[in-house]
Amino acid sequence: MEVKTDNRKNILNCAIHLFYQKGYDAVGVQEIATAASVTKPTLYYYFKSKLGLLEALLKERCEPICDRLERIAKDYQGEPKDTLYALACELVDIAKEDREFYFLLLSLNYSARENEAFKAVYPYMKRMFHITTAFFLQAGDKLGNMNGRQEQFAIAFQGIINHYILVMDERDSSLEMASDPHAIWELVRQFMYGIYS
Amino acid sequence: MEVKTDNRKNILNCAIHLFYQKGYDAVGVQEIATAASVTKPTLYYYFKSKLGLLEALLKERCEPICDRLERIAKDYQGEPKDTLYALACELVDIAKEDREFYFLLLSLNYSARENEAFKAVYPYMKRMFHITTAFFLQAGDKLGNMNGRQEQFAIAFQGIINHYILVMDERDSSLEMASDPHAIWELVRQFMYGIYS
DNA sequence: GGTTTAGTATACCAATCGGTATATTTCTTG
DNA sequence: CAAGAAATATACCGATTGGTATACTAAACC
Repeated sequence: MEVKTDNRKNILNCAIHLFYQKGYDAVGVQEIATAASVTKPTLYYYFKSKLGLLEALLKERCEPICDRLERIAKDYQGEPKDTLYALACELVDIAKEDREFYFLLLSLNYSARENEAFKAVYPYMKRMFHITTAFFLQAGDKLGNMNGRQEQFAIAFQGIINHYILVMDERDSSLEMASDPHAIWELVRQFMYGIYS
Repeated sequence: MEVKTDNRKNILNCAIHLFYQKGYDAVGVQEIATAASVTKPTLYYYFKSKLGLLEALLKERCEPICDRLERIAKDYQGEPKDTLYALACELVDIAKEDREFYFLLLSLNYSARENEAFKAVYPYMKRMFHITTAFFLQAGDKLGNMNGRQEQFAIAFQGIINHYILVMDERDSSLEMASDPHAIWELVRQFMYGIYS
């Protein structure tokens, strides 16, 4: 019943919002603490550093995301295109449900290599990439000889989806438009059958 | 013959390197000045602020890039796939020639919306997007009825290429592998004809 | 009741942040 | 050579940076 109990969670939420809004490096620790109605030492009590805060954030939020994707990719049994479509939908759903965090992820993924923040996300992005690559590998029986193009497919697929989410968000930040099943299906269809399909 | 004469250029180069390496917000003005063997007021003499420095940087480097792409997109007359391939090659070439700047661009494009740095790149990224969209629009005669999917194509195409460059750079930062004509052609082929082609 | 432990706050640290007022040097031009 | 303009440096600004030493409070445990 004590409201104070969820200080930790509160700090994490405020951090996500601010990191999303202004970028990891542009946000001060004091700013996060103030937003969470907490003093700085309290923040440092839960997370031993600013980077530790980011790492905790990523750990708590990325793992469920990876798990969701992994489950879909591994449940694959029917047509590859169905799984691919399911994956695309799930990604858009994730972005929609947890919009600010998803965009934080995207921004960190493309941020400077030597930045500590990048190093913190890297393992998770690698895992997500691996899930997609593994799917293509596994779907080899249905897709025929891919001549080792599994990774190329994974790159293209993720590139399309992420860029799609980024661009759609510019037009409608609720991502309602982005989650239109038909639009997502068009992306998957093009991916699989090209633009003439 | 005075070496000091190109202080301005020197500052710009050092800024690109540092911004690429650590990210715009993570780099201090003093750091840039020191790297360029210059004092801070000198930097502020040429660029009236840190943001002004970034804007000058973008203006000088983005416009030639946009021009190169525009020329290719507008020279289109033969097969759309050839132009698309030429565009993809040009993008990879640009990334290869000016690697650090290109990655800076990518990172800024995906960075937080409310960050001043993002607002500075946005017009240029928009222009690049427009070039691609315009090409698909123009190629309508050869590609048939695209049902207003021009923008979807532009999104997918840019997403694929950018993600491709990002991932390939992880394996070989000279981008030698990335600029392999066959690999690029595979991307374009998949884009146009799907994965079964 | 007394003691520990988790959680929170006050007050502080040196270092750096972006930015500038002002003086000085260097170059160009009349 | 003198004068003005362009370029660079010294020295400083208040504010904020990430981080901490220390003390306090509240609840839990023996």
